[in-house]
Amino acid sequence: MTRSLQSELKKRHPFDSLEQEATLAVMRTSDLLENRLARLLRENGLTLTQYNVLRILRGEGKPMPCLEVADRMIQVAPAITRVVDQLLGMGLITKTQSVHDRRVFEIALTPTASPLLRKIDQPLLDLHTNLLAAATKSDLKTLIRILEQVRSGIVDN
Amino acid sequence: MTRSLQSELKKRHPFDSLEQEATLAVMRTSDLLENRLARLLRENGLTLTQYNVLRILRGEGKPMPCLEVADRMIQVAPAITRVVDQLLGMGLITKTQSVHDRRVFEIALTPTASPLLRKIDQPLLDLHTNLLAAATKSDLKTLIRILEQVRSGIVDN
DNA sequence: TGTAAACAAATGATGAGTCAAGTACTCCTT
DNA sequence: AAGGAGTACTTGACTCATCATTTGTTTACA
Repeated sequence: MTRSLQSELKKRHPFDSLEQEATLAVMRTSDLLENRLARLLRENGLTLTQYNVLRILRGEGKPMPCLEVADRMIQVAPAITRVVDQLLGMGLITKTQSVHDRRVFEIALTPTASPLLRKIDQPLLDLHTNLLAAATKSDLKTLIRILEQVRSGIVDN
Repeated sequence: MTRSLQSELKKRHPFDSLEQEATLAVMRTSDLLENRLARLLRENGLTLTQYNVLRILRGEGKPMPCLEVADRMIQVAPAITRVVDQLLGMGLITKTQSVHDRRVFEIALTPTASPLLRKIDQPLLDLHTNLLAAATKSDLKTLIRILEQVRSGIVDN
């Protein structure tokens, strides 16, 4: 409330806690990485979200329910519906109603999608390598381990 | 092109490279963290971006040009203009044209902003602590170091 | 001096994500 | 065998971020 308290809060060290500094570091780095990836994908007519759906479908290798795809991304349901619509319009996926549960719609890659994905594979791999070139392999493993630990410690909803 | 090549690309290991795995880990973790922070801030009538501008201004302690604020975030210029407009509308900042360079508009916190920021400080600090509670202090330091190294290795634009 | 390049910020159009509500379907209960 | 709860999406309205372009203003240099 008072001016003295206000200036007291102004610290030489820019962060109030190690946790805050780490959070901001993760978010800043992520933004930077996302921008670069998005740029490369845009040159191939895809958004990051669209590509992620395709990547997940390829990884799975068989048709998947929409919401299961959403789960593997951070995406919420309505977003997936729209991405699926876009990819359908591009002819990159098919959507079929499941016979076992007619609430479920399964999506799968079309033959058109495969060459597109393969065309992107190498440049994307190169980009990934370049973006993280400043870190050693061992650091990357450490990074992955710590982040995994962090995520597992965050209870959902 | 052929079906055999396609299935050849399907690996048991879900990631093509350590770098890709690390990138995705950073992005997923960031999304998770952002969601939580955004939720807390929304309860206080702020978006993450708006709060970041206020935080940077408080950290600086004196008026700053818009673009300098943008630089400290990842934000691109047009985004800042709009956030500044929003914060102006809320009465949380002032904007004055610099007398030295009339292209420049400097923004600064109003007295209204300080109590709001202080009100948020403690819950936010607690949230940061909770979100990263699964990692040890030493891991957090390592995390910060590696991410900093990664960011410094990414040439801008 | 005058004119072009560079710069800070604003603007308009577009697109992606989020929330709230709605539809269609399944499963569970009694 | 209803009735109700829950699930898998869908849709519409809205907000926020981004791109491309434009408006002032300053600097550089010819």
